[in-house]
Amino acid sequence: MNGRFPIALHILTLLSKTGEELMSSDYIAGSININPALARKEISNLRNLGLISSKEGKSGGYALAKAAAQITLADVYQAVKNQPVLGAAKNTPNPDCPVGKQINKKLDELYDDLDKTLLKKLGSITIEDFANKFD
Amino acid sequence: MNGRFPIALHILTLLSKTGEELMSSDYIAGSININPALARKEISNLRNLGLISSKEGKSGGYALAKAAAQITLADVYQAVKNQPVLGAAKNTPNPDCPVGKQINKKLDELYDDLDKTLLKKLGSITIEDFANKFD
DNA sequence: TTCATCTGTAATAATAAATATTACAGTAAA
DNA sequence: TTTACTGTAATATTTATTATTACAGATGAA
Repeated sequence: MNGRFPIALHILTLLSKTGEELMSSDYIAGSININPALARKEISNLRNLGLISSKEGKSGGYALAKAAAQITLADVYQAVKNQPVLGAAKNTPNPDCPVGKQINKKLDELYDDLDKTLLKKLGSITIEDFANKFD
Repeated sequence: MNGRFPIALHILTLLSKTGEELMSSDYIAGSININPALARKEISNLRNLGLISSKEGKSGGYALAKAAAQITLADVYQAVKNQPVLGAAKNTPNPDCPVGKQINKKLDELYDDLDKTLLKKLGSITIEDFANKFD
C-alpha cells in the first residue's frame, strides 16, 4: 500500500476546516509536507470523483464539493484504492497444482468479503467525524 | 502492501492438504511460482510464530505445527503485517499547521480501529475453512 | 493589457521497496 | 560419504513510489 489514503484524508480534513474559503495547493502540500505537484495530482483525482471543487487562476484554490458530513472514509478509500488491502498475488501460480490452480479465485473471493467488511466500517465515519477529533 | 499475505496463505493451505507428510520448499515455491529461498524465508517466519514445523536434512520438509482449524487468517495477517492496511504517512506533516500537527496521532487511532474490525473478521476464518473451498 | 498567481498535467528523475538470484554451511537419511 | 534437504545471508534486479521540473492555461488585479 502506498501513502495515498493518508494524503487524501489529510487534504479533505484541511478543506473541511476552511469551509468556503479556497485553499491553495501550496498550503496543502506544505501541511502534508509533500510536493505541490503531487498534491495537485491527488486533488485532481478527488475532484474527478466529485469530492473537491477547484478554481483556476489568481486567488484560485480548492474547497470541498460537498458537506464534510456527506463524505465518508469509504469514499476516500475507494478514491485511492489501487490494489487489495492484503496485497495482490503477483506470480501466476502453478496450474498443475490443485491449490495453485484455484487460489487466485479463492483469494479474490476472500478479498471481496474483506472489502465489504472494511467498507462498512469506513462508511460509518465521515470527514466531519474525523475532523472533529482535532482540537 | 507487498505479496506476503497471499504467499503465507498459499503455503498454509498447501500444508493443510498434506497433513503429516512433509512438503519441500521446492514444491511449495513451485506451486506459488516464487523463488525457493523466498518461500523458505516466509516459512521461517511462520515457523518462528509456531504455525509451521520443519525438519532438516534429506527427506526433510514442512508441515503445519497445529491443526488447520486452529489457525485463523488473523494469525496469517499478523504474521506478515509490516505496515497499516491503508498505508503509512511517510512525511512529517507541518507542525505549524493545526491539522498537520495532530494528524498522525488521529490516523494511528483510526488505524487501530480499522485493525480491530479487520482482525475480528479474519479471526472468524480458519485455514481449514479456506482450504475447504478448494475442490 | 500585461503582470502575478494560481491550477492542470505531463515528462522525467530519484528514491525506496519488493522480489529474485546465488551461494553455501549445516543436517539427516540412505 | 553421498544425496537431498533446510537455514540464512549477501547481492542483484525489478518494480513501485515519490519528488522534481517545466510549462500551458486561467483568472484577477494593477
